[in-house]
Amino acid sequence: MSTVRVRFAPSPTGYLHVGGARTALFNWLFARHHKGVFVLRIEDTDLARSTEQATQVILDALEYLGLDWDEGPNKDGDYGPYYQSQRLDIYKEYANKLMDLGRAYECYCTPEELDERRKEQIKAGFPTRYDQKCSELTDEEKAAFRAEGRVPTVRFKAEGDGETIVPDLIRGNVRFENTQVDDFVIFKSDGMPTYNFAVVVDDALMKITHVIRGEDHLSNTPKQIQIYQALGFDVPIFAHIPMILGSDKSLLSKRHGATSVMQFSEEGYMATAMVNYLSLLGWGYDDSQTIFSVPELIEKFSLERVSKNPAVFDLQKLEWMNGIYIRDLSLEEFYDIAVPFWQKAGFYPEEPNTEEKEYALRILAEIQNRIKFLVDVIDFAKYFFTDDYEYNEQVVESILDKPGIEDILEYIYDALESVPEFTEEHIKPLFKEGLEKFDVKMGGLIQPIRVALTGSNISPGIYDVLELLGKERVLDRIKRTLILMKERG
RNA sequence: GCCCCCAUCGUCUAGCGGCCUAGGACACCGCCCUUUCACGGCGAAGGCACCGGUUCAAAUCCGGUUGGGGGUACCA
Repeated sequence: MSTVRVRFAPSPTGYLHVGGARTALFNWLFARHHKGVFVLRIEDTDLARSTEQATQVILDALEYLGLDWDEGPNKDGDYGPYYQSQRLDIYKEYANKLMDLGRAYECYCTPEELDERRKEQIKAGFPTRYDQKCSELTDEEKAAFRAEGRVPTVRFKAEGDGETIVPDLIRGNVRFENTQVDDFVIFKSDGMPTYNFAVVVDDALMKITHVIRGEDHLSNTPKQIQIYQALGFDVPIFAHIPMILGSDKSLLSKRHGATSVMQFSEEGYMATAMVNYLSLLGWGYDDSQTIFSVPELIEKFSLERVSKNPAVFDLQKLEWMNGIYIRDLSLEEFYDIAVPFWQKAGFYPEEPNTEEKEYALRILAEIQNRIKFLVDVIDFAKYFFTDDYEYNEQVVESILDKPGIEDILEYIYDALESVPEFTEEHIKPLFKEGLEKFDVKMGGLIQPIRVALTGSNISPGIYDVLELLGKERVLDRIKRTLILMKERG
């Protein structure tokens, strides 16, 4: 069998959203699994909405996910160019060919006229289709329309009767009555081809063997198949993958919160988690496995196991998975990820020395299974690096603003000041004494210290915090907290 | 309006006629661990949309109903 060639063909009208990313992923996995070729093609024929900037954003997102393409932007291949806007001559050539074959004709109807006739069809209960008003125009009639200032579109002359069958790897043979397929526009009056035409010419010329795309394209596929056939192209194998929905089961959109892949990146999701989660949206391997490495996905992915029904995007599961991947990081890997966040936040040196790195690694070991998102490395580590951290007001109120807390802190201060070695081994006995002295439970003693040292009621184990911070900073912070409490009254 | 697709716990899914008193994961609830927050461990609850067929036997096959999604553009 010949080499598998698949493509991802986004239109650069915004960011790369979750649905597009999943489509790209499935194509990429399929290509890598079959040692085939993954083509990236930019469908920028919508002049009004496409931007160069959006193209770059999409490339960035694919890069973040690790989905590299073999042919496409910045990666020349034998079937370029890979921007549709640079392939106009090609589309014109094939449109002309269709006209020569009698399978396409100029249409001078205006959008307004078409709209009106369409409404009448709906009212009468007929399928909405072009009435072929312009299909037999004489040269004189065309000239007359042009004299009126009308600019024609080009329409494909669709099959009159019979049916068109879409062979789909996921859904089987899907049949469409040809009466449902009308003479649709293949060239707009602005000189650009329409999607349904350009996609066929490109997929055919780029020798795409498998078209893997969202189910929203299924209904348009008979149109495309008719063009393949009219032009004598081989029809590729189709695989329409299920849609991704929001929690209310409507199509996933901005209404449902973050849907941009890069936004997830900024919020601290790991690309590996993202890829793993996305792979499970409409695909599953067996009844027990949910965590897959990328090589594993490549090995195990198959279109046969893609499900037919739409999948709801479950943020909670993604979050859980992100945690799995964060905890799976080696300390060195975790360090490499955390440092840029810390540097950006301004409390970690640009060129840390060995000692500083050792210290950082100890902190990371403590926070690794506590954070949910990568950005959390900032808040969870900040007080280990700087005295300039916030006291959480609510926490201060509920823990420090209570009678007797000052006495406890003063006792702890004295106790810690006298401790010979600042380690859990030596500190613990002193705390035990405090328990009896103040008749409190461990929490009653430790929580006030925690707040004094971190500004928060959430932190690693208190002995770890004490050892990490060291005697001097611990005493300073307790003293500082006592002053703060006096000010508050 | 017309056409197409889909239908197993709240969510993602396993199941491709008997192994199913339907399995796993997330979420939820309870318990354990515990100085907080997490991590971790254990356990509970929760589903084959409905109605007809076919069959000795149906979550699995067929038809219908209902529900959801998509398409129907000079968007892609």
